[in-house]
This record gives sequence, C-alpha cells and structure tokens, in this order.
Amino acid sequence: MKDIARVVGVSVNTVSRALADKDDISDGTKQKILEAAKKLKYTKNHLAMGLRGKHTQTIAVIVPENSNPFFAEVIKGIEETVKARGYGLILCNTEQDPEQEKQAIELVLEKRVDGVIFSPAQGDKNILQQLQEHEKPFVLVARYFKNINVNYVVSDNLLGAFLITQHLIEQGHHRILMLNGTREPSSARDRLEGYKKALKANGLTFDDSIVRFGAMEAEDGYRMIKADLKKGRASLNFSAVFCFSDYVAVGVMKAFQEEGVAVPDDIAIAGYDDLFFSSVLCPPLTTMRIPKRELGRIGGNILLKLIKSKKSDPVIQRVLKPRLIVRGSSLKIRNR
Amino acid sequence: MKDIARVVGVSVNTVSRALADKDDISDGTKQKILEAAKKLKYTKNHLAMGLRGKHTQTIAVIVPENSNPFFAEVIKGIEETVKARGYGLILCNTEQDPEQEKQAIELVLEKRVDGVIFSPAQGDKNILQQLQEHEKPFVLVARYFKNINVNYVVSDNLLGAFLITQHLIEQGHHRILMLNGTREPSSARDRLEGYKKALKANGLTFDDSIVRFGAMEAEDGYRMIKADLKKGRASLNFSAVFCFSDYVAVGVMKAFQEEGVAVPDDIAIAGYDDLFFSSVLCPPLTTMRIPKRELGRIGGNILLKLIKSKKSDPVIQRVLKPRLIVRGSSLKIRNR
DNA sequence: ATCATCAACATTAACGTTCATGTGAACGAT
DNA sequence: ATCGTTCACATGAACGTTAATGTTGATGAT
Repeated sequence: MKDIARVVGVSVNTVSRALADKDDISDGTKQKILEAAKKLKYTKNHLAMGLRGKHTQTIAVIVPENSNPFFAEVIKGIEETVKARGYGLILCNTEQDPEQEKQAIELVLEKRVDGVIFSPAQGDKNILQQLQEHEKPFVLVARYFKNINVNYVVSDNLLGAFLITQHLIEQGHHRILMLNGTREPSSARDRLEGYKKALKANGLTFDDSIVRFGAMEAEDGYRMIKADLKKGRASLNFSAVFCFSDYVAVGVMKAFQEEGVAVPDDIAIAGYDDLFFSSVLCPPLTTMRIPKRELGRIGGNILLKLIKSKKSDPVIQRVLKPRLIVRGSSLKIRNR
Repeated sequence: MKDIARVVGVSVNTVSRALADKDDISDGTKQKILEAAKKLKYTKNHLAMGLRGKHTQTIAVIVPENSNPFFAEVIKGIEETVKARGYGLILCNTEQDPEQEKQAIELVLEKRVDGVIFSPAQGDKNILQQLQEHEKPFVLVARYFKNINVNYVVSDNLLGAFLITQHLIEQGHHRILMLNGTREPSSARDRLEGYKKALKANGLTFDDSIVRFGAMEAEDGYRMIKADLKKGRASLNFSAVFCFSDYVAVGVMKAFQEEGVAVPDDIAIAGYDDLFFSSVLCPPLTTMRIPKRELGRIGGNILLKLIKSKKSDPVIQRVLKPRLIVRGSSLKIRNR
C-alpha cells in the first residue's frame, strides 16, 4: 500500500479505502490506485488485517483423523460451507489424543481463528475450557458432552445402535460382539447404551466380555478379529459383530476372509456410517446411514451464525436421525 | 504483553524476551513474567508474530477434494509431517475447477502461508505463476507439469497404467474401457500414455471411443456405466474396465451389480490407488498400489526444506514406483 | 462577503510483536 | 580514579492495515 500510495501520489489511507471500495473517493484516483495495485502485484495481507480488525476470516476444524472417511466427509461439508462465505480453514488431526487436542486448541487460539469446529475424542469436558475462557465461538460436531450447554450437531447414536442391534437380534443373533470406538467420546458411549437397550428389550443379558473399545480404523478391526481367531474358530463366542464404523468393518471382513470365516453364514457383520463403498463390499454391508456431509454443513452454518452474532444466542443443539440400511452381511441365508 | 509488563513492572520488550526464553534476562524477572502470563491467560498472537517476523508457521494444502480417499491419505501424510515441526495447515478444495484453484492460491498468498503443497487439476502451468512471482515455496504432489523445473513428488502413472493394462491384456482382454480422470492433469495424461503403450506392445489398436474422461469419484463411475448399460448389455463393446481410482471402481461395480453384470466373469475391472477397502470388495479389486501417505510425507518434507533454505536449491523431483496388486476382479475364472 | 456544508483527501494512532539500538549500574582491571 | 565490559533492562521503530479524526478547497446559500 505504501508503494501504491507513493506511485499514485496519495496517502496510504486513501489506498486502503480505494481497495476496500469505500465511497468518498473520486473515481479518478480510485481507478489509478487499482491500476497501480495490479501493476505492483499488491496482495492483501490477512495478517495485518486480522491484527488491525478483529477477525481473521479463518475457522479451525479439529477432528480425530481427516483420513477416516467419516470425518473426511464432515470436513468436506464444513469446507464447502465456510468457503462460500470467504472463510479459510485450518485443519488439525488429534488422533484421539487428549494431548494433541489441547495442542490443537492452543494452536488455533494463537492463530486467532474466528471460530472452531471440534470433534472431541475424550470424555473430559474441561477440554472446552480454553475455548470458553477466550470466548471463542465453537461448535461440537459428531460428538458432544452430556449436560453441557454448548452448540453441537450430532447424529442419534443411541438410536442407531439400538436399531442395528435390534436388527441383528431379529436375525437370530443372541451374542453380538461390539467393536466400539474409543471409550470416551459420546459416540461410543451412546452406542453402548443403544446396544444395551436393545438387548434388554429382547430379554438378553449384557455380557461385557464381548464389548471391545478402541476400534476406529480398518486396522483396528483387523487386529482385534485376528487376535480372536488366533485362539481358534471354535473359541468364538459370538455369532455377529457390530462395528463402530464401516471403516472398521472393512478390517473385520478382511480378517474373517483370511481365516476362512464366511460372512454372513458363519458370522454376521454390521457396520455404521454407510460409507460410499459399503454397498459393494463382499458381502454388501448392513450399516447405519448418517448424513455425514450434512453434519459438516450444519456445523459450519451454526458456527458462522455464532461468529456473526457474537452475542450468546440461545444454544443450538441438533440431533440428526440415522437410518438403518440392511444388506447381505447381516442376513441369514434363509432371509436372502 | 502490555498487561504483563504493567503487572510485573518491566517493559514490553522484556516480556517478549522472557516468553521467547532468550538469555540476558534475570531468572527472577523471567519467573515473574511467566507467572503473570499464566495468570493473565496470555496467548501468543500469531498474527502479530507473522506480521513482524517473516513467517507464519503455516502451510497450505490445495487439493481437488479432501474427501477423496486418495487425497485424504495424502493430506494426512502432509499434516503429520508439518505438525511435527510446529506448522499449521490450511486446507483448500478446488473441485478440479481452475477458477477455484486460482482463488485458493490467492487466498493462501493473502494469508501469508510459508509454503504451499499443490495438486493441480488442470493442464495450464500458468497457474503456478502467482506462486512464483511471490517467490512462495511450493511443491506439487500427485500431479506435475511436463518440462517445468519445479519441485514435485508423484507416482509413476505411465508405468502404473502400463502394468495394469498389460495385466488385463494378459487376461485375454482386447477391448478395455478406460475411465480416466479429468483430462488435464498429468495423472490422467500419463495413464493414457501407459494404456496406449501397453496396447501397442501387444499389437492392439487404440480406440478412443472407449476412453472416457472425468471419472474422479464413485458417482462418476456409476453414472458412466449406467449410461452405457442403458443401451443394453449387448451394446457393451469392451470386456474390461480400467478405472482411474478404486474410488471410481466402487461406483462401476455398483452399476454392474445393479444391472446383473457379473464381475469378472462378464466384465473385468481394475482400479488404481489400492484404497483400504479394495481387498474386501466384491470381488476383491485388482489395483495399483501407490504410497499415498508417503507422497504427502515426502511433499511435506520437501516443502519444509525449501522453507528453511529459502535459497533456490536444486529442484527436487521424486517419482515413486507403484506396484500391481492382482485380485479377483480381473481374473478369468480359469485363472482363479 | 461570510459562513456552513461537503467532497476528497491526509494524519495519527493502534492492533501485538520483535529487532536494533540505547542506557545505567555494577564490576573488574589497570 | 578511570575506563572498558557486561548484565539486565528500556526505548523506538517497524511489520501492513484501518478507524477516528483532521484538513483543505470548492460550492452554495444568504
């Protein structure tokens, strides 16, 4: 700007106002300034603008893992939403690690993002304290905390798990291995509730020896099933597996395949999320359809609204309904 | 800092130096300053630091689509690499749109990122001009431009396509439908070359009526095959499909499945990228294994090196070798 | 002729840092 | 006693913007 001002022969302020397209500037000088800007390859400095003004036109997305197809879709929904309104996006993976979550929040606060979309991977709601102390607008997405008055958008995990479990029970399965996600987040907690609820509704007893935690990726599913199968097929004390995600189910299916366990004839499988490949897996995967990208879009929109209004509007909490998708992986032969 | 300085009774500069852990500060004052910083919830301002210093500790990643599992892996590789060195990451999706590419580059220049990792989706190398004019360090990843002296890390698409096509030919296929990616990027161009080369090596003639462009996602593959099948199964004038990505292959398989076309017995399919789910598709997918995350890691490391040195070091251009993974989707029954 | 009004600019300060430079006191050496 | 050093800090300027306020000359009204 200084250079432009010198070239055109005006003050820096005039340049600023010309570039911002304010009024009270003569068309002549404005034109000259714009030309000079082009000639000098002027590029706005968002750092200076952010420092001077009070917003950076940047938001942060803090998720466990961008390569997990579920979060990839959520991120995409956020990105397209905020980009349309001129916001940039800072991405942080936490790898379900509380320490990394803390670091990510600290980082984005230091970067003075205008708001944060966060998918927490732990149970301790104190992780939100920093955001709150700094009065940074934020929205939880896909995971939330119980009894806390913050904005979030999630899907109904309790219902989803209930429906899936109910379906497996209807298929004649009484012992259903639950490969749940990491123990702390609401997603895993709520699904455990749904699973228990379905068992109870059907008069089945809950056995926590066939509930495992920590299955987030395909490798996890693969590893867990492989470990089970090491003790021999006869030792399997379940007839169905309810996976935390289709992503996990992929690993589970791979493990069964390698060990010659037939799905669904020997063991039934259900996933979660309805990822794009699930209908062409071998066999096609029964799953729960979640509006993944929509989660991101809604989260983005809530955040943008928060940033705009700045006031503490009434808290927005949205719970989207999932939908059971029954496919071959859970169907007894006689039902196919 | 001003507040801390007032509380402790020192100058702002002293505060700055204490927080930066410089020497020539007495332990006493340093301690007092750190305490006051904590008490006042001081948070570094990266905007101011970036404005004053000459780096922002932020890099940009500009890719076609973060939700595409291939790029999701690349992004992950980049993220983990740069995070380890204290860099933040700005993510931009371009959706293969030259206009969005231009906007993304402009945006990240305005944000004064220290460097850019870019996966261009068009053939016009002028898109790099802005980056070069601003002397912004950048690395191309997964796609490059011919005859241009810039840093990149890619996989050998010509070789990959050659090997896949060769394999399909060996399986007895003479007419292989190529569902290529968008026409412009090097990935699609090189694979077309590899495809042609394999045909020629086997004395087959190239027929551009069975080469399609624009297949990037599952939906694209689905749509294209569905359109073909609308004219009736008898009209199919190919016996194998070589998809731009396993992602595309998922859609292709879904379309065939819906229309009762058996894979591989009626039509063989090969994908590309070896995505995590490909081995448990129905049937398991023949594909080309690409070190996706490694592409990101290497790209990130090159960029960081560039940022450090700042000098125009010798250009780094890495071409990673792919590996053919043969699975059921391409095997004639008698070969299984 | 006088004065308010207004258009079109300029000046100043501030956003939060850090670098370059300045300063004063204490200290040791001669 | 004098001088150079060193330590531990302070001062000022600058990074690139923009909001608040100031200035000037022209215009029009009376």
